[in-house]
Amino acid sequence: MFALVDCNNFYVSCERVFNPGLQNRPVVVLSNNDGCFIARSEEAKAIGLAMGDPAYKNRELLRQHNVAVYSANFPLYGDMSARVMKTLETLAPDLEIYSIDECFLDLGGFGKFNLADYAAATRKTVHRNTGIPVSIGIGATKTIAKAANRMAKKNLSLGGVCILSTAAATREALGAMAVEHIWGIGSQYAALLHKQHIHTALDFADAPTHWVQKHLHITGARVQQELNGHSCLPLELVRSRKQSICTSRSFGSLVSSYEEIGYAIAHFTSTCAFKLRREGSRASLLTVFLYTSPFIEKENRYRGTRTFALPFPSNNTLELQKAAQLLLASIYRSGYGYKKAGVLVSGITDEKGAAMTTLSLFDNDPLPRNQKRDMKLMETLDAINSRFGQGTLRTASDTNSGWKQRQEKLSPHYTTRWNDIIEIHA
DNA sequence: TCTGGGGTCCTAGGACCC
DNA sequence: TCTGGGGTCCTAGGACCC
Repeated sequence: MFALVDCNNFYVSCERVFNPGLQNRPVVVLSNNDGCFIARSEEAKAIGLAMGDPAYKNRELLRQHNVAVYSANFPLYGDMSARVMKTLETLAPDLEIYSIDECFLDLGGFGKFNLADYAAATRKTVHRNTGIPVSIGIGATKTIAKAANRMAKKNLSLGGVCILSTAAATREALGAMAVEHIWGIGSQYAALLHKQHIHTALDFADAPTHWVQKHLHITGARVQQELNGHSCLPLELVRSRKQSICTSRSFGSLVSSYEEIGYAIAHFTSTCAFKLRREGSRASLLTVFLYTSPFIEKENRYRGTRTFALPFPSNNTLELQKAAQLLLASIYRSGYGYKKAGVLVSGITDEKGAAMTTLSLFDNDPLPRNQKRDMKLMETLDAINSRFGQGTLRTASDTNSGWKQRQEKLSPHYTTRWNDIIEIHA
């Protein structure tokens, strides 16, 4: 058996922990740039504020219902997530942190325990330790646990816990669930399935396997197997090395100048390099991209993207920034107002393995010596920024001057920034 | 009349997840 | 005026290798 523990309206719940006045009030959290709704309290959902909808289209509703609006505060949510996961680690032998607000638990050895008591105790402990309310779904596979979790959230009489312990109970639950709510079935597949008169999760579980395999491919076939109680998705106990790392932002207002975009690209590159070092990884491919808004007329749109293969895998900020500026120069077109840019690193290898890379026959640089020196430099950079804050020490090109984002309703960094805490008490 | 078999790498795009 | 950010896996086609 697997359990899925999912934090309720997670970002909203984080804001409520530090601001109890937000209880029983509609609350929303906005995406970066204060763009779209990415979390909504139950009260906000009831008003009709939809996930992913832009805030500016809902200005009147927000005002009418006196909705509390927050800019995304990811340092706060990340820290609260770590606290929830730390608590769960004390309650289950094996777990997989699936996302910032979800965690799968392996209940394989829980045969003699009463799962309902265990789940209720888990909810209580997480809430006591962190202030975050969670829902728990339990089933024979991860996909069934996901479905159970959805039921626990939708059906208030269940008290936040839903356990599908038998095949009969599972089939009954799946019969009441629309096919588009299955984990792994998105809007495109849902439309295809409805056309085939497959409307419920149970219809999908019972659909001909060869048809599913043909139209939804191997991933869809696995989902079907999982719904029928055959576990295909094991718990991933060790987090695997990321295969790509992306840093990108939309700009608060349009940016046209090459210089300004260069600053942004330098900043994104330095963030990517930092993330690589934090993971103990190096990248061999670097991609830079630059977009105009997708919401303007087609004739005025431009999307530039280009990839560079580095001579050696690298996580060095200076090396990556040099390559990124070359790429930017080749994709930048003057005369456009750019809305978004980003940097993506891929072709990722282990830092230690990469250090043993075959040397180039043509490169005059004595690589091993420079690499040692550069690694020391990056270590020092990270140590200073870790102590005094990210961005304290940076390259001159990384100035973050004109492309700032909008963040007008930001709550304090209650758990990660001393100055914010001092200000609250002042 | 008749024209193999087995690979890799790269790019692009489509689907999904949170 | 205003529309997020960061990932994964899979498929398919083209170019290339022997």
